[in-house]
Amino acid sequence: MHKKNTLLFKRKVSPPGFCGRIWIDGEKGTFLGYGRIVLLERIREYGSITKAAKSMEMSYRHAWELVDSMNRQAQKPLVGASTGGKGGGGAHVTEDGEKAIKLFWQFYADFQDFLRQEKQNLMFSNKNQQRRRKV
Amino acid sequence: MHKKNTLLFKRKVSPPGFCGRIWIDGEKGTFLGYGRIVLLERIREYGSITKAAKSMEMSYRHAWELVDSMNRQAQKPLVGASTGGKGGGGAHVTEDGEKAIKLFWQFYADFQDFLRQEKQNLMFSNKNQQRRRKV
DNA sequence: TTTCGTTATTCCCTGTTGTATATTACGCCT
DNA sequence: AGGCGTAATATACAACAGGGAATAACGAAA
Repeated sequence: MHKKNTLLFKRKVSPPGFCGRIWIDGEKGTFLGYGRIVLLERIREYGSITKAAKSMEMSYRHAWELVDSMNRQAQKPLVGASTGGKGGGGAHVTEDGEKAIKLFWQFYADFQDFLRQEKQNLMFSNKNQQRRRKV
Repeated sequence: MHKKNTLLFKRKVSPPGFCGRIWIDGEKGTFLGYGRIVLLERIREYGSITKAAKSMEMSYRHAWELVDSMNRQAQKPLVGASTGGKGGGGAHVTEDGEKAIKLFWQFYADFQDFLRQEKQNLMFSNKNQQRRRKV
């Protein structure tokens, strides 16, 4: 990676500890991830891929590739876009896009809970017997 | 990354689905991760960083850097090494190294369980109401 | 018709990461 | 003393992901 100052990495700030990343795979690699979901939310907010990308300090090229990747892997596009017209065009998040956002944030919240639990269970129990977490 | 055919990536083979990576951070970035732990186990198996690296199709340089990173971030080294002598030298996993291996695999197993649960709970529930997982 | 801002697409360049290679230090062994 | 296989270290090289800039297409509005 070239630039570590991207939004995706700014939130990992309190080592040491139990860390992780989650995503949802599609047929061709990553389908939904943290950055992609934030991008969807910014597109919803600004109605424009260009503005969404700028707000995340992300190149338009990269943002467009992410949107394209999501749209190609989803059954129905998560982002609709049009060129020309009033304001030059724009983009919006479809209903399926909104579902994707909800789904991922649920996954994400569950994962944060999981990390908290692991910290509780494992951080000070690496003596000899490791208490098994009840699942 | 240059070569995706490394051990670290060969295991992600069944999209689509809920995926993730976990690791344990230290003061200077990653402290324990999947590849590092497998490397520790290979060092224990072969008694040599060189042979361990070869067995993972990893360059010695990279393997050594991982070992160095772990040793510098741990309170006591996870790997002991010596040059010269019978067989030219060698490396071994210390007691703290063994603890690290156990700790990470526990974390890893818990994470696999978590992913299975999420798949159960979220994969077919993205209609409108998302059932909250009991934590 | 011209203007405008966006989507969509292409090309070049750079920083990063890891490989490959070479070299030195080391200490037990024959 | 010399050989051996390893750790440790430095240098050069290759691949690649992503940034930046440039360009064309587009369609409503002035």
